[in-house]
Amino acid sequence: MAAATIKDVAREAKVSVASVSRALNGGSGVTEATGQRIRAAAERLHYIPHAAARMLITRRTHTIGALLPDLYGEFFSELIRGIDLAARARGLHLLVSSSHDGVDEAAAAVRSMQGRVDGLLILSGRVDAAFLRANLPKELPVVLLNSAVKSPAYHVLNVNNHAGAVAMVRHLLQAGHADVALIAGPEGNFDARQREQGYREAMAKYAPGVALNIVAGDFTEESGHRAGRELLARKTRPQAVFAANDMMAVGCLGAFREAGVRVPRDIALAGFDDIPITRYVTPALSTVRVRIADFGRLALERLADLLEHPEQESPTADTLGFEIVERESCGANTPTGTAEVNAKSFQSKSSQLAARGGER
Amino acid sequence: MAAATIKDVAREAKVSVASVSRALNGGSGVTEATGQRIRAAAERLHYIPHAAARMLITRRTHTIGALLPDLYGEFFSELIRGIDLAARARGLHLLVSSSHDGVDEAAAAVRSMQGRVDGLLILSGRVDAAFLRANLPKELPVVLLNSAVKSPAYHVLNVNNHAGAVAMVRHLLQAGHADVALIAGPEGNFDARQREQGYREAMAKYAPGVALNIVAGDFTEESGHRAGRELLARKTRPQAVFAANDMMAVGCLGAFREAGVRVPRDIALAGFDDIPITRYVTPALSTVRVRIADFGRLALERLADLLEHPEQESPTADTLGFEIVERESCGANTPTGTAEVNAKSFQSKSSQLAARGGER
DNA sequence: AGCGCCCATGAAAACGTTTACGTTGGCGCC
DNA sequence: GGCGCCAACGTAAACGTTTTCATGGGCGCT
Repeated sequence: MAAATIKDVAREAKVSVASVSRALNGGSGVTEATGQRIRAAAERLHYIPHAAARMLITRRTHTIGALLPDLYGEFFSELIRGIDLAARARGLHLLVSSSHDGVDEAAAAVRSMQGRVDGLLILSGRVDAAFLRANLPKELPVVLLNSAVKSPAYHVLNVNNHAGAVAMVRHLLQAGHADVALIAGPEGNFDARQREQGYREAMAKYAPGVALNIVAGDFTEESGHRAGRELLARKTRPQAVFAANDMMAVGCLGAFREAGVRVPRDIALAGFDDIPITRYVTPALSTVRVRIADFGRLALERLADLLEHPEQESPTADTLGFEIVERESCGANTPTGTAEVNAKSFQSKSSQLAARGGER
Repeated sequence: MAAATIKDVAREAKVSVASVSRALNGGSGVTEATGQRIRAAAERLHYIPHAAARMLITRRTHTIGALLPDLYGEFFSELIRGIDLAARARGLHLLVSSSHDGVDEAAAAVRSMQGRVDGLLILSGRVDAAFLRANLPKELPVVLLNSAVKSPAYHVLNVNNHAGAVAMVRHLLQAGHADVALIAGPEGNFDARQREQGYREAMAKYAPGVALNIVAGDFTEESGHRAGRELLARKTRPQAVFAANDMMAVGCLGAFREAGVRVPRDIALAGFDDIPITRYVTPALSTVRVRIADFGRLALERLADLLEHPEQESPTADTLGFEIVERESCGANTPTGTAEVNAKSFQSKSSQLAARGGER
């Protein structure tokens, strides 16, 4: 028994296929009586419209594609979760394609999604404006996530790396740690660069006299470990260390422990991202929290808006809010009794939107 | 400029659409010369075949759907990663739909995927054989992940919960902990039930005289914490605790620490899953490792095989191998100097297959 | 040299929808 | 009572492919 088609329903309900289509979609143009007869027939035959046929004529797939780098861990899953939730809410399907680091891989992925999606969500440190122009039909709505692309032709949604870094560095300084060192992220990485920039500016502004102290890292735990040892080996040991992401902070923490350096008593430490592990290491890690699921949700919602109002809105570059999460490692004010966390929230315009949207 | 169609290419190359189709797909039935001319024309026009039209006539979408529960964290992302990697290798697209706990939600998701996918990967504690029969056309290839469904009509791929639990309990017993308590998982959960069963059998077999000691949990950290306190309150304190998953073990560890009970000196502790956090808590947690990405990859590969050889293979129920990961918390043989981990590997048939497949 | 066969190619049908356009019939209005 | 209009419904075209079938021509074989 092959799947029932619209013709079968039409025959069953003794009407034409056109009426079936009308009854099942718009609802207008058919009598209430025949409408019911048609719906009943469709139900009886377990009729499900053939998606491909509909796509072909409609030119809409009701699917959005998510193009992601080869991403591990919590960030990835939270992002997808946010996107998926929002997509479901809007009746959109989600076609994912992760696991590609290279530009050519990404290009192949983009091309193979051509025609299967109504719009694209792209998160990739590698793609730039030229890549997009070369590989995307310009009618295809696109939202770039955490992208360095500044072109007014594309919509961009970023984590507020810069402000987060500034806030954390300021927080460390205000907690009484006179000089703050940075464990930087990988060379070409967009997030890493912005966070470093934030560090530099915060130091310049809030600790004008103090020399910068930057050691290289690449966002891996191991590089954080190396960086920690390197910092201890320097002639003047910093009073606080700001790692450009949590995994490096964790690695650094390990190096400190091995060296017998106590955190936060001897040296303060903070990270960025608020991955779950930060809560479980000892001491618990202070960090900059980004609500990743909201990030995904917002991105999808912007894209969905684009689909509905094709060229109405002009491209926007928006950033997501963040919170400073104070745990033990930064040695600011460890609330002795409570295990509860202090979180200072920095809302940007879009994250207020996030909060509103999150109520449902 | 609308996207180029096969007709445009035909005109450009001065051949019929049929020849274009042949040249671009099979390659046979067309002269080398005309083939080149056609490919050149296609290149020039940036021709990309319209996916929907092709689906319509071919009845193949080259897409597989992944139906997942509302899943957080590492497990989810690793699973998707494995699936996605394997899908890319096979030239398949991946349509994901997570975030549904309820049966009706799942039913809606299944129905809306109808016709958009060639096959389905389903991971859900909730769906049973009846659900599948009711909501799936029986021609649609399906692979069930971690499912209790025993029906010979469906292919099933499971984590080896039972053997993993048996091995860990035996390991704890052999390490000299005479009685092992279990922190069980949620009531209806399939994995939880199998792990508990493994605990029971291992105790019966390797510690025949010892009374069982089971305390309830629900896979959350908080429930593990409660369970830990409950265990300490009992008249006879067990020598080792096996938590049915890592998050509960982490919670339990917290409870022990708060009570001043030292792990592993006063009491040994082990979990299940090998989530990343296990490495970062102190003491590091011994656990049962499951290679989740492999799990996803295997599932997809089985499904892909099903697509290619529709009814050739009869439904199989297979299980994935696991490893006992010995860290500090189980107090077996903490290798003093090395931070390296001892891992005993238990390969099942399918995970050997995994190893082979992983070489590429 | 003639016959037949095979291979390259083209014409057209088919896939299952949506939708523009015709065709009815009923009803109000003059 | 006839005319026109509108709502309900049907017919058919269109979407962009793949694939079957027909047609032609070139070439090998006797």
